[in-house]
Amino acid sequence: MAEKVVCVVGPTACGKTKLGVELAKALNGEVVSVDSMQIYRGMTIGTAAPTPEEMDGVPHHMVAVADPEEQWSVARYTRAAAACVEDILARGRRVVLVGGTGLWLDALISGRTFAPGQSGGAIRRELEQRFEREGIQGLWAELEQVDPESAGKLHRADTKRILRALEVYRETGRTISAHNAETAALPRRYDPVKIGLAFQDREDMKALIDQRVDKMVEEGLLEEVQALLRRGLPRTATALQAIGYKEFLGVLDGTVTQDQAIEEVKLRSRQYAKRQLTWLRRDKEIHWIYWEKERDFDRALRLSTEILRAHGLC
RNA sequence: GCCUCUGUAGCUCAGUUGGUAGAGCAGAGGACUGAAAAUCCUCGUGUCGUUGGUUCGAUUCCGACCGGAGGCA
Repeated sequence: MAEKVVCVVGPTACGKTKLGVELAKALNGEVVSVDSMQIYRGMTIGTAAPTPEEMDGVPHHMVAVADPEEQWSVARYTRAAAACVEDILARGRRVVLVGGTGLWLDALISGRTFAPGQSGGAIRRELEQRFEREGIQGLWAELEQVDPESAGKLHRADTKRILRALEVYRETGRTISAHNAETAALPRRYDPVKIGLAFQDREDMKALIDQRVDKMVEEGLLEEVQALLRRGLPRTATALQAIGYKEFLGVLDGTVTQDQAIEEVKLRSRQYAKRQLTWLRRDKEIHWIYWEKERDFDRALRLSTEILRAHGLC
């Protein structure tokens, strides 16, 4: 029987961190972060990673556990995070999964495996080089030959996934679609109770995102980016794909003004939140709590407690 | 005051040799299985500034008026 875990999901700036901490306290649990950028050290401000005050005594895992030079992926995260979850459960405490990276959360809960290969790997690099030389035509044709199922699902412009599908075939001799079908059929690793936070009105979410970006700048986002570069972090690092960081690189280069960068960060954050919502909306297991205008955490905690009680927790 | 340019989608602009219009960005929706804060797909009716005139028909031509920019006094 899979163990129950609590999940707090939602788009950026919707209060996941705070509700997560409160639920962990109520359940005598610990938080495991599910965030693809908060795993890197030295990126607290721009990723809005929980501060010690925000953690409020609740142990947090998978936050600031990697050097920004490292390149993490779902597979790597899942392995490390599952170990944390197992450890917490073994100690008889509850697990609260908190975060906005949908794929990572799903992978962790389901326990699915990933076919070998990775970005930056030899085969992938070779495929990338071929793509740059010849374009997608030949690669697409090859995929259609080798894995018609994947080819049928992918759009020709989605080069990233086309290359990955080919990579898996070369690496393993099996198709990625076969691998995925197989791993998707596996029983789930955990039994999740999912709570989603979102704003009733998109405009309110936008306002809060804007406000939060301004606050990040006040708290020293620019200095944080500067510090990452000073330690010699290459600009191609995965960590620098984070919203806020990649835009502020331009400020340091002098190609954009700080005000322009700030507007860009707000825009990208909004678009990111929208993508998160798209991912989450198809998940019918989520119990949504909608903010009316302000974020009323007392009410959210009350509603969450009811949900957890209905599922036999607390 | 006079002259020139300009006023088209939320924004920046194309365009129609007269038959009521289209791109980029924004926005909305969707996908997503080892870069996921990434990557990719789909969606464009708007008094064509206002008002007269010419015309079968005007956003397109002509006039006036109202905004905006520049020039001359």
